[in-house]
Amino acid sequence: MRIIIIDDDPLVSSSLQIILNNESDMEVVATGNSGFDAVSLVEKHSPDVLVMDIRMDGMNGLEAAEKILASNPDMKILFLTTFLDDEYINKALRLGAAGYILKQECGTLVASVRAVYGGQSVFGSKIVEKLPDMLNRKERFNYDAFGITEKEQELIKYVADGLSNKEIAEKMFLGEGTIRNLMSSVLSKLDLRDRTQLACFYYKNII
Amino acid sequence: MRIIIIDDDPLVSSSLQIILNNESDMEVVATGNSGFDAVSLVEKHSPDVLVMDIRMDGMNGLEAAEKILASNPDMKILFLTTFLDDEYINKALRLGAAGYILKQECGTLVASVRAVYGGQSVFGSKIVEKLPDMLNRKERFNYDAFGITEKEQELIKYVADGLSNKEIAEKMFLGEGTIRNLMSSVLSKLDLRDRTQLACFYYKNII
DNA sequence: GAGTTGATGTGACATTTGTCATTTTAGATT
DNA sequence: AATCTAAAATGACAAATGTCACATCAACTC
Repeated sequence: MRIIIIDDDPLVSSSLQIILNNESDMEVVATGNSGFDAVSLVEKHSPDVLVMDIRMDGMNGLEAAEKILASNPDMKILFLTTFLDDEYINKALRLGAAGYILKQECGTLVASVRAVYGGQSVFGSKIVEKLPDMLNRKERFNYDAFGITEKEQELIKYVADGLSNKEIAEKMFLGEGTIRNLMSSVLSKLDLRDRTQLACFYYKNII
Repeated sequence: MRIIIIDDDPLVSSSLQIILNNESDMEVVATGNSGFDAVSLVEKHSPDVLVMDIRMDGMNGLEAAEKILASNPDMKILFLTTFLDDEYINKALRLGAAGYILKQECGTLVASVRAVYGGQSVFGSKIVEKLPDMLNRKERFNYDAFGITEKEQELIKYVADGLSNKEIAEKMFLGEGTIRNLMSSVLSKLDLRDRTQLACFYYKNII
């Protein structure tokens, strides 16, 4: 697999080069130290994977990635960065980056490059931890606070799947009447009126 | 590195076992075929990485993961799934899964497991493509593709707010019977059975 | 004007739904 | 064994729901 490395610190790029060249199936075909380098070197070499720093003078990694992906939408770009920055992460995701890992935890660089080459996307765990916050963040719903039993939780999930009482009864190995009673109990605990409101509640507050 | 594999299809779990055991630094210490297995086997073996299917009868992968992470928050769990489902991805991210990759593109399983073991998170590229949409929450549902009229859109929204037909009728200045007919029309266009399924559909596919 | 169309409404109907009082069942406790 | 208790089930009931055939009406076309 043919790789290009871009980092404005020559020390970093040469270290990475050594690490990756040490793998029998990897070959670093070029290194550069700016976004401009990235664009031209990719055009020249058509590598399989581009490992690139984000913060660089002149054209930064994200800008370079945008240019490269415009003409080469399948390029695998693995960002290697020192910083955890929501905006960068968000932008990188939007661009279609293949990965975003922190230099501090790049012990798995080789495995990451290989996974990226295979079409997966790799993100540092610290980065992934931020994703839920960036998505619609909801506290884990506290069933106990409402006195909702386990069976009732199960029922709620089935309702939110659109099942009828009869179907739920089959799934839970209970009588249909029992399900009705359970439903009644859940609705009154959550102060809702009917199953549709329960489904809405589920999507708004639980998932 | 010690690995446990959970998949309800024995064929899959044994294939994966062979693939991973073939690596000198990996050892599959156990396999199972349910969420229950996952919980007990993890407790018994304390593996480094848990590779697990999501959809399983009884306790599914996400439920099992929740249980496992509760007592073992640093466990690396790599979900291997056949499906792309926003709800699953969202939940998996929130749980703190180490990865979520599609079975179809598991050629990089070995590299992925290794990256996960090293603390990175791995996601199938298809999955990552969905993230920006999930971040933006901007994904506009194409009502026209289903021939849904404006009035019907309005109705859908009210249903997803948990309103009854009578209430919707008042809001829309129409008769209750008309609302019923509208509802009937919407349901058949979307191939759904009742208002609760419509509400679920709304939260899954529209918002 | 006659006819067509689409939105709106009505009435009848079978089902499903949620509530409630009551009973049955199964498991523990004594 | 007798008792207690929570879970599960039953039966009756009113209300809401979804389907369907059909009626009304306004707007537009010919």
